[in-house]
Amino acid sequence: MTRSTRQRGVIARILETAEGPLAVNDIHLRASQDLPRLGIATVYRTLKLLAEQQQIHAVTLDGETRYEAVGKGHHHHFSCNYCGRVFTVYNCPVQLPAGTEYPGGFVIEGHEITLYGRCPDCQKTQGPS
Amino acid sequence: MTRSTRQRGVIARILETAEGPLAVNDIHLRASQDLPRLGIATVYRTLKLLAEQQQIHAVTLDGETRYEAVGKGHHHHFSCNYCGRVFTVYNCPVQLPAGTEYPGGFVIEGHEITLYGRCPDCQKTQGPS
DNA sequence: ATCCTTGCAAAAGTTTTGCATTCCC
DNA sequence: GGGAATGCAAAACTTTTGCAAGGAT
Repeated sequence: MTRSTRQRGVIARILETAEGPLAVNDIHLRASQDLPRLGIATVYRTLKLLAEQQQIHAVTLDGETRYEAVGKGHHHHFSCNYCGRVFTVYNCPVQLPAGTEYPGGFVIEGHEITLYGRCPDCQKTQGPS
Repeated sequence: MTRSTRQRGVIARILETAEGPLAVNDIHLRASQDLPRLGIATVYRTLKLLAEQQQIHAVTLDGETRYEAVGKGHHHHFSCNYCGRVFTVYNCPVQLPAGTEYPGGFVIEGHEITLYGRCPDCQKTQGPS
């Protein structure tokens, strides 16, 4: 830690406690409650810095860049088709160790999965689509 | 088909014959070989139109929006960590029928998988990283 | 006092829109 | 000739950068 790290801490904590990756606007909105004068440029700069430090990383989902804290272990994302929120889920439905060779000669080093569907909240509040 | 559909046809064919989803710049570049005066606005307009007609759809991958033809059946994407190209692959490593309930109460309606690794070309041309 | 960080505003990049012209029928 | 599609340029947005002001030591 170099020095004054107020916004860095606020933003890092927001991402650590979020239910899933957050969009920049959302981060700005949430952080503004603690830091009312916070500018969007600082949000971008802080996110870039945290990403370089490997504390967070970007995921692109449904055309939007979102950020999440690292250190959550292997996980995937669930995007609710009804409310648009994205959640982190820990069950992994595949067995694809690095080195696995896929038909066609593609050698696998990693994978990302996004699940789509209805989140628990939207099951309570809405009937079937 | 309403009428003059030159660029529409060119762009649709590019996407149908591509090895995977293409970025807008790439589509513009490829289409320009047939249509030298083609403007980027027309590319965006055409992509939007084709997407509304359900002939193509957008996928976001590694922070970039790409487009692919529909009608390729269930498939996933392989993104090469070495050359950056994205390929369509047809093996699906999961069994997740719609209605499956994930731990936490997430009801699944669909899924998207992106595999990362080394593509066949990059295995020929480069040694291990 | 000095160095680093911030907010603001301008700039750069990407996607969309307005409009006059061109293209087809 | 008339309606639709196109290219260009401007407008909207999103993200980055420059810079003067503010904060911390």
